[in-house]
Amino acid sequence: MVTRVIIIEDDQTIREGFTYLVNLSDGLKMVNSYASYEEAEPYLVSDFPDVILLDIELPGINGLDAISRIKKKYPAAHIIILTVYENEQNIFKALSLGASGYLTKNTPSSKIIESITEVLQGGGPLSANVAKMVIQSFRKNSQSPLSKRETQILEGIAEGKSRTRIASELFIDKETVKTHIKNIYSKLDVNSKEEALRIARQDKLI
Amino acid sequence: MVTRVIIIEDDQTIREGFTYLVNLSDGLKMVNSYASYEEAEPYLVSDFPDVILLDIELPGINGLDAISRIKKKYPAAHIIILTVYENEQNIFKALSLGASGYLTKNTPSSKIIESITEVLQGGGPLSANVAKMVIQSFRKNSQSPLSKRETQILEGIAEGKSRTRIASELFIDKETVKTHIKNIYSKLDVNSKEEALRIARQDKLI
DNA sequence: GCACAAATCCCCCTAAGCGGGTGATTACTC
DNA sequence: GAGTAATCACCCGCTTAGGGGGATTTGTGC
Repeated sequence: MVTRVIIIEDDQTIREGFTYLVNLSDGLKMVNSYASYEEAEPYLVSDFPDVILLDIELPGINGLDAISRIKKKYPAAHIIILTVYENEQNIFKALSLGASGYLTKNTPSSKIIESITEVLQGGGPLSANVAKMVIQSFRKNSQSPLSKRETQILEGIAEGKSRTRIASELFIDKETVKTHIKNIYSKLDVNSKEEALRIARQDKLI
Repeated sequence: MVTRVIIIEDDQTIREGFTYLVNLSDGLKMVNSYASYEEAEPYLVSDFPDVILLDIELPGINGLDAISRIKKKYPAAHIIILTVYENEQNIFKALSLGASGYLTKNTPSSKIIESITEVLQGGGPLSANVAKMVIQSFRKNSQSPLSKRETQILEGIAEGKSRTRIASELFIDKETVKTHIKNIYSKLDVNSKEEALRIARQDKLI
């Protein structure tokens, strides 16, 4: 039996990337891909998908609304949310609307396939397990000693960006970035990028 | 049918890494692992391997000698060479002795599994195909405008090492490294690490 | 209102890394 | 003897990363 997957995602590169990945896996087949929910809706039934990869930030009908509509029109499909922003509200909403899981768009490829097969086997819609995992994975934001801005900057550092680059991407001055970094180092009691990243990863701050 | 794999490799980390990888794949099973050929020899027949992953730089009996012995004692096995140094002589010798393929130890994991299954299906010992691929992949060293030392240093840069680190690893002065880099840039007609790496990869110089 | 945290920015400094330039010596090959 | 490879020594400017010292604005809570 082949697991039929479709993707609804406006970014062509991400769409193609996921298609490539899914088709690489034995037992998984990307039967179709769409840039919007409107485009996908007429084919939902004929595509006969087991799993739908659904972008939350969609043009037109957004991902959250799309979940409700899919659940109504084609309740058999497991929905996995794709998102760039790890926004708690949206992900919890999505899960409560019937999504089975979520993936960040930069999730390592191995995890992506793993998640698809996991969703198929175990969890029905909004399994307690998934909800728990989500809470777990968001533990970081809750009890972190770092402020939002500081976390954001530390994530930039984790991606190997320079202070200058982080500054321009956040539309703030280099000096501000520097101050934040100094504060981060002070809070984590370290004095280098490497140590800060080590502690942050260990304590799941990022 | 399960493909039986064994590995002969003195580095424990690499051994465990490959074992993990191989066992992850459906249809592949790592039946045993050994730190030297001497250790492996008594079990060659009982292990009944389809594929042997063999380190070239082995303590005691080295990989090249091991190939001959394996071919004599247990000719059915396909031998895949593991090596850190992409040394033409050794790899050609290995292939002429009856190895079916080779892998660099930092080959991406997807390629490793791919190579094992490829070797099983297609090429007998020293297939013309493999030889051609090897020659292809070594095209770099032959018609490269860069000297050996320059290539070596460029590879260091490709691994993200600083000039100082490259210098200490090659037991030469930082200034020497700098001069080499300047010469590399001049030969490749570029003015930065990034450009140099781009050109070098494009022209398969590294 | 006052304290505090968060976020923004401004200086000072040192050290290291990178790139460009201009030399040099040794040694080996054609 | 010309050329190349490999080694090293200075000059310069620029960027990045830290450490240190300030400052302001905005909001939230007591």
